[in-house]
Amino acid sequence: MTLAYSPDTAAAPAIVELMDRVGLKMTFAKGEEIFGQDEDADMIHSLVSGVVRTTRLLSDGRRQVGDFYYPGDVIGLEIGDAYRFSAEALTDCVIRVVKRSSLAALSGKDNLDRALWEATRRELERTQEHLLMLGRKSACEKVASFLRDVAQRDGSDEVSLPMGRQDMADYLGLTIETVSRMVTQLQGSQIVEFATSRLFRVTRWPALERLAA
Amino acid sequence: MTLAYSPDTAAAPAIVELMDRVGLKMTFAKGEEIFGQDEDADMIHSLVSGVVRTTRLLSDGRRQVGDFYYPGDVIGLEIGDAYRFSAEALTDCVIRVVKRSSLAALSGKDNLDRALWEATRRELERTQEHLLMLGRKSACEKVASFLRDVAQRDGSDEVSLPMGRQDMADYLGLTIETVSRMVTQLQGSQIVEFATSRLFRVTRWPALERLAA
DNA sequence: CGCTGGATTGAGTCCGGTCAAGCCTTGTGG
DNA sequence: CCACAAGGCTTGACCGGACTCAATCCAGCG
Repeated sequence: MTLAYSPDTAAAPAIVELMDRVGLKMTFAKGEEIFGQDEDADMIHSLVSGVVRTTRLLSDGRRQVGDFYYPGDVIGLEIGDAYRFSAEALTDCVIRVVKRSSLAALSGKDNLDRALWEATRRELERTQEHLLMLGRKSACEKVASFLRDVAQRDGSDEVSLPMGRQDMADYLGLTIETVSRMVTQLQGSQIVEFATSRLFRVTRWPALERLAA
Repeated sequence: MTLAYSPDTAAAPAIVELMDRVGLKMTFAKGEEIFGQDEDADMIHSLVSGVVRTTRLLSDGRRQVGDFYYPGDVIGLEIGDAYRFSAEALTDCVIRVVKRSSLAALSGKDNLDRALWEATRRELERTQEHLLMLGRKSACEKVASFLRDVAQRDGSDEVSLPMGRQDMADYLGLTIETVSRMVTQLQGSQIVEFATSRLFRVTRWPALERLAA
């Protein structure tokens, strides 16, 4: 899969650049775990290619998807001593990894500290947007916003959904059945058109924007 | 109102200390707006005393409360060019304020950059916790978690709720009526006991913890 | 081909929202 | 000190949107 570089969601270039230079290159196969919830958090990851999902589990099995990450995004900023989410590769991925301690050693250079702050701030903004959606939007609005966001990130005309319905549901705080029904409904209203369950195009942008509220 | 200092939620001391030194001291009366949504964001605020609420409005009037801030917390870190939330004083407040540009001038000194990063990271963690709750918890679990969190922050035996039911509802993604019903229900189960609608004590901590999940 | 796992669809239920009274606290003015 | 008004909170009856459970469909793949 080839994705457009998305400047408004990507982390500050300084970090990505640095990690390209000093980071260890790693690859993960589709479905593989990149790090696990509650593991010691000593790495920061920069996504070169592929799509990654972060998830958090409650004790009784309920699951919340934190976010989906695309090439250019930095993963692992939100972390204290232990990872609070686990991260899995939704597709085959290439990732640059550096130790936190190595970053600390570079502190002060290249405005790195400021860049890390900026990137974390942006992550925070994304999370706040997510929060607003979970708290105050209807099922239909949630699915509409989601499809809009994915379509915007993808950039291409034929938008591919790297995640399944269960992942969408756990991201939106819905069940898989409700997501499916809303998708069907949006298709019925001629707003989107699904070629397969993982591939669609937006047929009426203004209507989609309006529904996303 | 006197509140215990809460070290696990307070921002890195370095910032608070700095702001005590160079920040302009301001006071706000109960109900006053500290800054407004979409205003230019050029200030960072450190809360000395009182309680502050941040809110975000959707176009159709739906409201989401971002968070409640207590003494020792730093407000305004999440911000890009414009404030994405508005902040209001829930009680009379004393706040230290510094310009972002002044902070920038001090960049590099006192590990300030690192401290700002740390504080933002902590804010992100709080937001992620909030997210998990909105997405995957039932009304009863939401109210239970909320009362637990407030009680923990307050520290005292007689816990005071500086916010009204509407604020709780908008924080939890519920209606005022549902919040009220859940409170009544928790009281009926002998888990909490309300002296007035704004003052309660926890009678059975383990049960409250269990419900908060 | 048939198997397998994800996605869709349908029927029925329930949790939380809506609408509408009523209650209690607080504050104000006679 | 009481009467009254006003706003916030609670309670009740009802409704509807999202969940649950279950059947079916469909695409990918051996």
